[in-house]
Amino acid sequence: MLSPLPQSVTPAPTSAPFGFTGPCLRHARDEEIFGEGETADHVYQVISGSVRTCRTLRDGRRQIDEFHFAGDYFGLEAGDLHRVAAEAMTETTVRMVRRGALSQLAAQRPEVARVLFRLTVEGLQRSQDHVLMLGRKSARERVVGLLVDLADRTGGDELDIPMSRQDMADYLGLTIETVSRTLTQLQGDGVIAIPTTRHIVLRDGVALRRLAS
Amino acid sequence: MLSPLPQSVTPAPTSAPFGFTGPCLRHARDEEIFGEGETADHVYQVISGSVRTCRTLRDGRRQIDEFHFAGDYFGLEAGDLHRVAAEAMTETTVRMVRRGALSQLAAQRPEVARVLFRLTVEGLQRSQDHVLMLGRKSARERVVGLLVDLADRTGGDELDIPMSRQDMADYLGLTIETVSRTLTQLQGDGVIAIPTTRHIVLRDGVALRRLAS
DNA sequence: CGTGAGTTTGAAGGGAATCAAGACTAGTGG
DNA sequence: CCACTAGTCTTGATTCCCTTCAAACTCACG
Repeated sequence: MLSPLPQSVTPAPTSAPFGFTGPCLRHARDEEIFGEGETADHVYQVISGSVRTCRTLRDGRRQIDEFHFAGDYFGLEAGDLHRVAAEAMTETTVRMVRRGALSQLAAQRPEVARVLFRLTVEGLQRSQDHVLMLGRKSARERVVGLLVDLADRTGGDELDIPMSRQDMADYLGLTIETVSRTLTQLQGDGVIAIPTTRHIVLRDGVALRRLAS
Repeated sequence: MLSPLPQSVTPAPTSAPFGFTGPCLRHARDEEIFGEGETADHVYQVISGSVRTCRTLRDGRRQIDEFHFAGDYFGLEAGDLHRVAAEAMTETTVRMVRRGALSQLAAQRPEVARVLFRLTVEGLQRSQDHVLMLGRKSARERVVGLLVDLADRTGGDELDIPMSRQDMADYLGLTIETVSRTLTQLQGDGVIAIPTTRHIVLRDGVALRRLAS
């Protein structure tokens, strides 16, 4: 995975939902935003594009924790270090918020603290959904689950998939071959269409939601 | 899974770390503390004993999210409903804290809000560890991972396992047979000893921590 | 001492991984 | 514009780890 330097910096802080402020950085596809084990002195929010946060074992096995899209925030840690790495999946703009500034803001404005807390609890619940999926669901259920989740988050049945098959596999705890085969099967069953690799159409949302278990 | 009524209530609120107060309830083994889908108007803290939080699919597949021991809190939700069920694994005492009271306390005392926030972020990180384990680790790595985690949390290499093999399996995303076989193998390798079913001794912490990947 | 839930062990089967080509696709340069 | 190429994705054949099915064992408890 290549990790060139960030392309550009917007020096002027821009405002944001919940009053987060900070400079915006542009990242190219597959560029690292921060690495596993780096000091965590910023929290990030996706302005546009898409980000994956992941962890890699010494032998190279990789697990993607979460996909982040516009509005989502990521990079918050309990300790001093980032326990996950973050990489742009597409051309992406993120806002960086200093951790100190954020906790100060949260201390001054209770509604900011509340929003931050709620976002974190929601992240925990998403992670619990992920655990259920990885622990107890079949390959087919996992793939369908991801498609339905993407549809729910983008609000449409026409998905422009920002991630590669490898990303999907590493999120779902499967191999790239199994993801590919499963998608082909789903297309054969008529519940999805795959006009191009990065474009998937959910043709039967009801059936899919049933298949996701 | 039986769910008899709670055994007894301590009416007088008792104090607790972080200033949480509320009545304490005693629960028998396998008793339900709250169910999936019930309204979430309390947050809980384990005083003594051990609790599992889990989710069950319609067809009966079960995934345990987390094991909770003395001091741990659980049951916090972003929405109105409990998305997981909580059950006592052993004779257990829990403190119930009204959700409204807790958020009020957090609003008044910033240090309470901070502690609550940190605990939630830590829970998120534990869930992320769980995701990595379920997505990318072998049966052996998972079982060892659980044993090491239990040792780290209880601070000793002599484990009094509060959960059944089924609980371990449902936490690890495996079957009870695989858990049992794996434990037997680990004993055969000399890295653990199993004097009784509910008592496991870690004989080689270094080797085990290596095996956990 | 019988009884039954929980656990262990064995044998067979299956779902996903691995190994291995082949087919696309996007980007490159002639 | 179109080969050329590298990377990504798909498809096929085989393998293997874990599950499933089945039975024996253990131990707490009446």
